[in-house]
Amino acid sequence: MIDRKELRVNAAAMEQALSKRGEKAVNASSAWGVALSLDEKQRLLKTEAESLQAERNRVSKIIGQKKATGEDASAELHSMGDVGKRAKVLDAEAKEAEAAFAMTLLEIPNIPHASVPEGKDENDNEEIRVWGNPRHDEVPAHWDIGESLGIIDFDAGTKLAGSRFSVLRGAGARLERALIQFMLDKHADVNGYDEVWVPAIANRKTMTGTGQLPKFEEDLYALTGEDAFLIPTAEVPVTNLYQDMILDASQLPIKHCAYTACFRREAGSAGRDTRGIIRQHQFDKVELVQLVQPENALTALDELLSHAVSILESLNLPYRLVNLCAGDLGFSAEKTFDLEVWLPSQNTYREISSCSSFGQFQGRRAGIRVRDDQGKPQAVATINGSGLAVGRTMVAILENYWQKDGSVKIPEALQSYMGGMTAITPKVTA
RNA sequence: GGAGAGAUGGCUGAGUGGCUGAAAGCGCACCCCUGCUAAGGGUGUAUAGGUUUAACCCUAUCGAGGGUUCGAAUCCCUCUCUCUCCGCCA
Repeated sequence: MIDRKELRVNAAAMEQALSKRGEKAVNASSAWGVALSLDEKQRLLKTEAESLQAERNRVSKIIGQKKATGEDASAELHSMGDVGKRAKVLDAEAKEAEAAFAMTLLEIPNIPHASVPEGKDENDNEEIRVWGNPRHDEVPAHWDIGESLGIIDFDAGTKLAGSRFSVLRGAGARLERALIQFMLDKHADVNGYDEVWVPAIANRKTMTGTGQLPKFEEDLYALTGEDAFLIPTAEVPVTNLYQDMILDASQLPIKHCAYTACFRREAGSAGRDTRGIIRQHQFDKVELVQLVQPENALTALDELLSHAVSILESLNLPYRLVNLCAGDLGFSAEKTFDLEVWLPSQNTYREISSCSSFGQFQGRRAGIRVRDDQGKPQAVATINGSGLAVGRTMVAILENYWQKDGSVKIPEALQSYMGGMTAITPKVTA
């Protein structure tokens, strides 16, 4: 959520910065476009309502005093007439206007940071570096590797739940678990994160705190009979751990890592990545979350990014680092780096981690604050990123570690997590 | 699932219609006192919004939402959550 005071005091500069996301972010029908007038209206009504309330309170106080001393208060009582009623009506109007304004505010995307490159879509993203030695020989797609090794069962997933679900078997299931464990250990023991385990269901308020709601409800799985949803990322519960709290400066930075399953309806991606496990309705992810002082946001983003990178490098997976342009930036992010892993079967890099700074955007929405030097509360900055998406990491391992004999080597760093296994080989059918 | 009790500031905890944004204690901050320490004394200590150069001031908030009333932390209704007992259960 953008700062409502900024909106009023600095509208022109804000609009300029916001327009980096594209004209549609600031045109007349955009949330931004209507916010200014709604704010004006809201404040006007509020001022009016408050002055009537003040009058009501003043006279009521006198009545109370007179009654206490046994004086006659009928003049005051009479003069009040329907003031109380009118005050309530005005207050209701003011509240309605405030709610409309607040709702609009919630639909305005974050303002891109000045360091975010200009651009319309993913084609304008800025490649920062590439790492590793991508292989360019013929490699089967991970779904073929997975099926021939008998470790990914797509039919079973479809039967049980529908399209975009799968079942992992044997070494595949073990590899999923090994990856989770490996990533968590690294982040908790080496990178300095406090591990947390959180619910996979979040209520509406929590979903609003991190920005999934109100705008993206159709991307979420909603529970029947409850105002709650399956989480699309651990970012939601982990960040909201501090919802409506005023933190002491000495508590920062707060760094958490968490493993959760993630659930996404993929409403807007029909037809994309329909084969394989790149885009599933349910997937595992180890997430990194930091809460920091606003002035430290970008430094923290660099640090968190290096932690995600450390997983890729210790698995020796070739990747490239991309700085997202303004047009490709997510709703809540002020700046995002994507890590893309090399997939030889597709001869391209595919996103495996997205590391973002949200500035104070989520802090304002979720009511997470920290006291500044003067002791005044201000919204914290939040940073998060995947470290990493587990399913996609498995895809990358299957393809990058695939051997001509059809087997897949286990990366050295994972072998101890796989009970000493050094390769997954096709099952010998009797 | 059944029965009952409860939700007040950073914490504990008073408060059943009026001067209570809220007693008291604890904690915290600053000051005083005191060879040091300990003990003691004093002052201050919620959040958001509006107005303002600032102070003052005004409004809202005692789990959430609605209602009664000139006036609600206090009365009524609905919801959420917590606790206790019983039942069930991985």
